[in-house]
Amino acid sequence: MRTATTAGPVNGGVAGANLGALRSHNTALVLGLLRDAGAEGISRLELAERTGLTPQAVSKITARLRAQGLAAEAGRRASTGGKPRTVLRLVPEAGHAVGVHLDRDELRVVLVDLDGAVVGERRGELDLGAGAEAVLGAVCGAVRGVVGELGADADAGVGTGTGAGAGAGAGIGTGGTGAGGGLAAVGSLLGVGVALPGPLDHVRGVLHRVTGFPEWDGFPLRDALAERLGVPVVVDKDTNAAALGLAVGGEEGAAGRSFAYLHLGTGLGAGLVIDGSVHRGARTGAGEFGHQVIQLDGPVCECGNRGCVEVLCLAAVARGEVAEAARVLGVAAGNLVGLLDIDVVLLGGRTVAGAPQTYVSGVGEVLGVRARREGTGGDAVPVRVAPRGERIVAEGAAQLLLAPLFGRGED
Amino acid sequence: MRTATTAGPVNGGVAGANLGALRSHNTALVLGLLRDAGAEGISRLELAERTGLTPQAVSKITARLRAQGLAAEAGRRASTGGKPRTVLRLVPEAGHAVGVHLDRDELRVVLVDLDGAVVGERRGELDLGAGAEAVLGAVCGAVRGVVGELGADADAGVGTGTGAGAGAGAGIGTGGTGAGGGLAAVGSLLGVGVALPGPLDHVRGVLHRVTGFPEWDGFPLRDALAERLGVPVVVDKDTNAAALGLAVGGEEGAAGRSFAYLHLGTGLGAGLVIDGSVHRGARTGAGEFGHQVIQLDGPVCECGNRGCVEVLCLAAVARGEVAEAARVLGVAAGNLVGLLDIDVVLLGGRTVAGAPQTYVSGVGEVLGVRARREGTGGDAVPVRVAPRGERIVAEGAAQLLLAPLFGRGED
DNA sequence: CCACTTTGGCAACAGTGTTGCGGAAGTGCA
DNA sequence: TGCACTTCCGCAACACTGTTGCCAAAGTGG
Repeated sequence: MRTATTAGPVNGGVAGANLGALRSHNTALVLGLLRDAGAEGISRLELAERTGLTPQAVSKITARLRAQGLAAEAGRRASTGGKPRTVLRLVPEAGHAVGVHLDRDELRVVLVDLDGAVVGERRGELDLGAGAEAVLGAVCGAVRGVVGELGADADAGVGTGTGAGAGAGAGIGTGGTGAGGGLAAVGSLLGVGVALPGPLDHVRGVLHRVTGFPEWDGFPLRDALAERLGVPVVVDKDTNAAALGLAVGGEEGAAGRSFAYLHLGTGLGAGLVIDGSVHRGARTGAGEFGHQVIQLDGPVCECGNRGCVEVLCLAAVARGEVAEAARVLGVAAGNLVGLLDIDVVLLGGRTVAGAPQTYVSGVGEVLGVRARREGTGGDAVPVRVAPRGERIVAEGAAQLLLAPLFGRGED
Repeated sequence: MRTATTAGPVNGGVAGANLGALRSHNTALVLGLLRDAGAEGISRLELAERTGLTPQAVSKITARLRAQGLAAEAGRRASTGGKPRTVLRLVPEAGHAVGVHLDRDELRVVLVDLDGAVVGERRGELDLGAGAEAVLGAVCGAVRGVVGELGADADAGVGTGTGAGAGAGAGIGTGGTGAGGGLAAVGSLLGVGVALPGPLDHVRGVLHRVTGFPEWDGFPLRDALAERLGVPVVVDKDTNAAALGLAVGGEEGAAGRSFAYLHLGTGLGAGLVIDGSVHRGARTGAGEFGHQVIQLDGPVCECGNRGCVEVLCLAAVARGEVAEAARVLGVAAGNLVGLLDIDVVLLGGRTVAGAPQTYVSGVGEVLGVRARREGTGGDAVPVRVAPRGERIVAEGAAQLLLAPLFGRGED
């Protein structure tokens, strides 16, 4: 929960909650349920049941949301013997966010609405080693491109007031440098989320290292982009962004409150969602799954250790032994499942995409053996291929801006 | 955050917050800071700074706490040029909880006050295989023993009102069975926490298995004890209880918001504290650290897998190779640290107690190598011996009842 | 057409944290 | 000794939350 009007606590302790925080919390909760309901919509009374709030409180909150243009009435349900329930739904066009997936050799930029639906996209090749100026230029260009598609149509965005407690910081650096000026003029644009590989500081938005590209060490990516674009920017690891995207858009939704997203591509990493929130750790270092040691004194990994999953798994892939790669991945996934008692394992990445069924059944087999030995009550943890394929990272990056509005995915 | 007056949400979703929940939250927060301040105390203004609440709000909250007998004024600070700050402190005698550590061959029962200080203790040998009746009888006898020491002195306990929102459920089954009747008459007794090894359901208080004692499968321990004793009972795994106890009483305190407690005794398990709360997972299965596989196709473990840390580590101990055991433990700890990005690793258990320095340096060495390869900003995760030795599990069990009052350690 | 059920808004209410202000209790200086 | 100043902290009025009691609206079913 966030304090709205008052400054937060000094010492990183748990924050006290005032009335502003209370409203923010409940508003975000309702907004989240509206989003989860999708086009089908949800009635006020159902919102009351789900939140535990009284129907009257929900009425007040939704009235505020309708006045702000974030929600609208959308038909009514069948009657059950009395006045039929009025269905409410989110107004997707009331807000937008940009998601940027910055990969080693590729750039993908998506524009999503409040619903999380992709309404614009740009793709292109990119050389992360071409220098900061070139990369930033390419990113800014692509972002301006997708946002431009919104056009004057977007000015019907979020109405008066300060949105739903997310802090109205859209005016940052309107007089920024670079060609094209700020994007703050587009009222419904909440900001830009950037996802990229390698360790970084999510809170400060500073890169630590990008494996293979030492020139990025310590680069303050968030501030650099925020200044050029004139809108808020959030930076995160690609696996965390993907996990966030899956946590939000999940058909798993209510079922899988805790899951791990395992990404097997040129490397092996994980994004963890625990109790509905992305777990990053104090230094944004969580999810280092690939360098988990599962073979003492095994083959040397580039990280310096021996017997990391990544080196074992990728070596098996290189030898063409996909089933063995899946088994190795399954053992590491089993360790993770046992440690955290998560609900679902989702697999993604280019390598998995090459033989999805093999990986799903291979990992599932290992987890199944694990569950059987636990005995009563221990159904096997399900393994699935992560939906929405390659675009999930960019979509999740956009959710870095949207999630705070809906009260999930972030603390 | 808990809803106080209203019933919670239906579908296990995130709860909406009403004014009662707001008060509960802030009261618990203040109470927690009072406890952390200990005998030294803390002033109202400092409470305001730490919580982010206004001084006036803190005044109101502390006035309520003083009226309830939970807090009291305790001298004043040195002046800094004006009226000196009045120091407040917790009144430890206002509440008590019992912690029970039920081990395979031993029983330990402690009585602690609100401060967490042990004010009474019973120890004795116990055979977990002697049957439910005998074990429950021994536990109830020991609990009545330590609580009896409180005597009539305890009736000065929590004043009027319903405490701090923890739900006044102390009246359960006052007309219970068994000799001695209920303990509900002792006003300041919040309940009994029980910690024991083996998988169990923390929410329902039902045991799954206790390795080596199949007769306990599916036993509803919480309800059985609650009926006999007439006070609320909470059940948890021993490692989780220990972790909770360390999270609460920690000199680490503010520093270590996330840590792992690794327990090496007759088995190997872990308790995880993430962002200040014990992580149990949906099925109370989290922390299965011992059966993490770190050697593919290694020696067979009793769990059915091959190459579990537990079997490797304990085999090394049996061979007398303590340094090797520590290295193996360190590798597994490194996997954990990398996955969760935790702040501290604490070691405990009888085996560790036999050669603490060897384990601390052995595990620390592995983690140090890990940190060095991460490069900039990556100080090694510190490794320490868990303080308070063998009694930490029983103390932590008592904290299962106290923690909800203070707004930490539980969700 | 009427009785009944169900929804959902209006008004009054209880209780939160917040703001404005003033008394209390010290220090520091003339 | 007296006075100005600083700081702490509580009282009273306030703004805002969610809650309760009540009633109009909008359906169904006889």
